[in-house]
Amino acid sequence: MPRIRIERKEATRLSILRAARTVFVSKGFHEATTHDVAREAGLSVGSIYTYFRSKDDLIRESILAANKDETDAVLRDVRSSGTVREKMARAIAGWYAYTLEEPGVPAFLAEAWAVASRKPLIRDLVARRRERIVTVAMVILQEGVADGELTPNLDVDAAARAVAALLDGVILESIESGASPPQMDIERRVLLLLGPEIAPVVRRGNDPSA
Amino acid sequence: MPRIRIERKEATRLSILRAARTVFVSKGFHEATTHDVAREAGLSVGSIYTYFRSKDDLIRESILAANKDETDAVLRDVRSSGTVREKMARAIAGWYAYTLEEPGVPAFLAEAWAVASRKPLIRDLVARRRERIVTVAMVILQEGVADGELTPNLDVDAAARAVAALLDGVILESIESGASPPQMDIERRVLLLLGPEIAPVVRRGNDPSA
DNA sequence: GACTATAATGAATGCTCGTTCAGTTTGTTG
DNA sequence: CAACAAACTGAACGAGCATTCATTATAGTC
Repeated sequence: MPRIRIERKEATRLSILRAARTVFVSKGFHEATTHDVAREAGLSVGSIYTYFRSKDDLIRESILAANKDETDAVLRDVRSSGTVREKMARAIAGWYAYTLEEPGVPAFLAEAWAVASRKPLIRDLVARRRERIVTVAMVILQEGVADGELTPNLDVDAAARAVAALLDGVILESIESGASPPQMDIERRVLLLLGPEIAPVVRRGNDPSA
Repeated sequence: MPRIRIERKEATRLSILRAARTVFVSKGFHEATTHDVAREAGLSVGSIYTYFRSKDDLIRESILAANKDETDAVLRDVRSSGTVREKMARAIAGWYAYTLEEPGVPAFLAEAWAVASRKPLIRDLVARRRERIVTVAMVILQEGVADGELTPNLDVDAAARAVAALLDGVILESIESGASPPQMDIERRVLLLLGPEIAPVVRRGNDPSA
């Protein structure tokens, strides 16, 4: 049981995963071939099957790895003090750095969502990803309520889910525009949810039929 | 130039598009075969090619048709009076009925987004879809500002894009959870953007390092 | 009721791709 | 260094697929 062997094996496995991600991003899961992945990794096709049971397995593991990277990025700087806005801005900064500045991540996520709608196994993976993001948002908002910064009757769950949905929507927007919106814009939009950028609705004279 | 021929041809074309949508939803663009579409439409494979140049062409046309359906649904009840909240609620109702109550629409959109990240032609289609939704939101918000219902220094563009992103995020959420969130929940979240559900941030004693 | 343009057919074609496995190379150990 | 196992190789296989096209069926016209 040589230790070096094990480390080597793990390294090769990671290099295949890295290669897979590159190829999946540029071609999509389906048009990317196992031969493509092997070439990108500097290996032969056969080797892939030493490390992964099948192409589907490779796809699943590659999504799993991406989720881990994103979660790490989001959580990096959250546990710290400050106002709700400051904490939220920091969380968004970490998320932004991984998701929108790292090239190819939006395309990769879009692929994952497409597959998720048909394959329960993949669906579970991306659902867990969302839950993690929602949890981060909930913690921040909950603290805001506890500190009296936010109104006590805030529906924390709804607000946290709104933040997560908004962020995912921004990912789609970046795909469509071909470029990431500036980080500031995203912060501003999320903060719309948290503050009086939009004034309270004031009923005026017009209360018509409907 | 027999008139009947033309009508018949159009009808067949539409039935192929309908069949394509059904198959694309259940299998995804790639795993769906032209034979599948033909069988679903009650035709032979060859016939598909009387109406569409290629499978890619069929995919493109099918996305185009779906976009039209969605836009029609969103615009149906918007042009009417009431408060900003009422108008927004009506627009969301139309959007919800088409997007989340119609089975398969989220899956179809997810497929489109995945392809959009790699194919400029498809990207243009889905980008136009977003622009239409943003425009509807902007019109509603703009009217709110003009009526004095919303604060004059509201960044209408940012807010409208936030609404659109939020809605798209909800589509992804519905894919992941395997069920649509209730329409009320979505309204509540969008309205978070429009009102004081969350109280203004109040600076309290703690103003630390940062 | 024949005639003709149009539409529909589906077997055949050529290609791509996931997966396998018999054989080769590489690295470790005694 | 010899012996062995782990890791790697890539040609070959077989299944599946988009697309074509020679042929057949059909609907509209005179």
